[in-house]
Amino acid sequence: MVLDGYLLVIIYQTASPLIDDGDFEAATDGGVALKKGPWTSAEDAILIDYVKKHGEGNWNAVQKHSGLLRCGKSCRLRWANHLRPNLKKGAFTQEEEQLIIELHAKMGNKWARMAAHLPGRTDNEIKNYWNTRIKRRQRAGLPLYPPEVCMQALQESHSTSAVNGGDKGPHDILQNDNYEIPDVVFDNLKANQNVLPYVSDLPGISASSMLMKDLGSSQYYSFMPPTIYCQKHLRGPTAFFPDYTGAVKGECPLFEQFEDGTSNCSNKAAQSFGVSFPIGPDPAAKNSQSFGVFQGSHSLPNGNFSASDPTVEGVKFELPSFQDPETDFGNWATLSCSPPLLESVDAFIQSPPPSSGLESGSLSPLNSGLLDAVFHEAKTLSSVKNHASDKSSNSSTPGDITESSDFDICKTARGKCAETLSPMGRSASSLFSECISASGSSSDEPSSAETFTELHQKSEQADNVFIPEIQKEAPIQLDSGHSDALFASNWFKQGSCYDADQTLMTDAIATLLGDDLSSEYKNMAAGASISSQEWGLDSCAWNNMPFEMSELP
DNA sequence: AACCGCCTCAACCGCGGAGCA
DNA sequence: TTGCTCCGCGGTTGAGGCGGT
Repeated sequence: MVLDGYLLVIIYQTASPLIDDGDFEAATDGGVALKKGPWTSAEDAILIDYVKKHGEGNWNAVQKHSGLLRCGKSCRLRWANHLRPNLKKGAFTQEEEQLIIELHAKMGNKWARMAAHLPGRTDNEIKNYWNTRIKRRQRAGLPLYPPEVCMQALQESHSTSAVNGGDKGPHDILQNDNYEIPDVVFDNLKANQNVLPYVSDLPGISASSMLMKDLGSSQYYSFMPPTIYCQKHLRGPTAFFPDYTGAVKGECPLFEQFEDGTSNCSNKAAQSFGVSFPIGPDPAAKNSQSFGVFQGSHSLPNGNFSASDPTVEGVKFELPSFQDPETDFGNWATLSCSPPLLESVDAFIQSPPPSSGLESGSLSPLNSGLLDAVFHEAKTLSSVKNHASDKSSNSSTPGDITESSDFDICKTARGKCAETLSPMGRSASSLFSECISASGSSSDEPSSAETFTELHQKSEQADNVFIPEIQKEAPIQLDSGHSDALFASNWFKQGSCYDADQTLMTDAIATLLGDDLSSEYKNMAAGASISSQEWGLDSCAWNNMPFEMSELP
């Protein structure tokens, strides 16, 4: 029997499929030139034969024992993806697609684990499918996840927020050494559900972040670095933002967060759904409010900010760009305390800034996202420009837009770092500009005038998996083309403090815009009577601004 | 028919974890 | 503890196919 295998080797080697039609790697393995490129049927036969005889594993021995001029990795890959029995070929079924979506929402880019839930499918298949799907949907400006999922999650998030009433804010978390994670049960994972019933239960998947991704595929936010570290570092009372480069590893799937560095319990839970895993010992902390500010902060990688998310115009959004020295985000990472904007944006949406004892001057826009960053910078500029000392006193009053008690734990945590750092380590306006630029460069993006409903209709056409319930659930018109608008929209809608400090903000923005535009902006703001409600309901006045955001100084 | 752009798929690469000496 | 090897995973790339112009 052994002869068969070697006979094959002899035959194939003489017949040349192993050496003739392939590109040989310059590098050799033990002096043997290894072939690269597509596998031939002859090579397949050898590999199959070898595995039949010796079983899987020990792939590096394949080349030695069978004469197959392939490295062990290549053999393993070939076997796993093409040769092993029970592989299911062909297109994914609707059930499989749905399951992939759900699994991805839950796991992020954990293809291998997802594959474990899809018998006969390989991680590579799933990965390819997902990446293709993302590209397709993003190109079409469609949501990554079904709108129902996002809206339901958003609604549930809001209701949760309302119920909890902010009694237990982030400060509680700050003061608590034990970062509690609510029970998450995945028993009810059903392949054919149109929504993800567990979404609201997932601390790693925030409604708002999903919504953001949902809306216009949020090119705006895509450029932002993932925020997994936030949750990761929550475990330690002193390590909220210790080291980005170390913390960000490109893994933000919900469970990954729990897995990394935590209990075996969570680890097992992550690998086996249907397991309820109270991670923290304190049941009282198992309320979503405890996660309030974090709900979005680490959710993005869960598909919302998937590592597989396509890039926008050459900007690497996918994974922690911290590793990309060419991007400014890498610089962010090197700034010891530079927080990702995204989490803050999300936190903003989830938990509009109520009030706190934080001085506006010390408040770092690092924490609160683009708009906040702009406001911060604008305020600074405005303050300098006008020498208005009373601004600071105003800003220290409760309700000030720039103040926050429980809306952003990160702010508190980062306080000391923020003091010495320029907000975000770069100009907020430049961020804005960049952001808009990136988004605007996408010709495939829906126009800003496009409503979310329209988008959804597109979604229907492009992806029949999704059911158009959004119109009933989301009477609010959301500008999918401008996630910043969405951001602002939600922010205001959720009772932010715009009204409380409208003048200040107007001045701030006007300052940011410069003399040429400030008057125009002010007129617009005044003339249009931009109340918080209107801003919220009308997709925010960003869209109505008589200038391109990229024109911001 | 030629070109172009997009999509799909297979395969490679780099990294990191596990196991072991 | 360190270094090595093996293995698996996730990201990326490139070839080929397909459809539109």
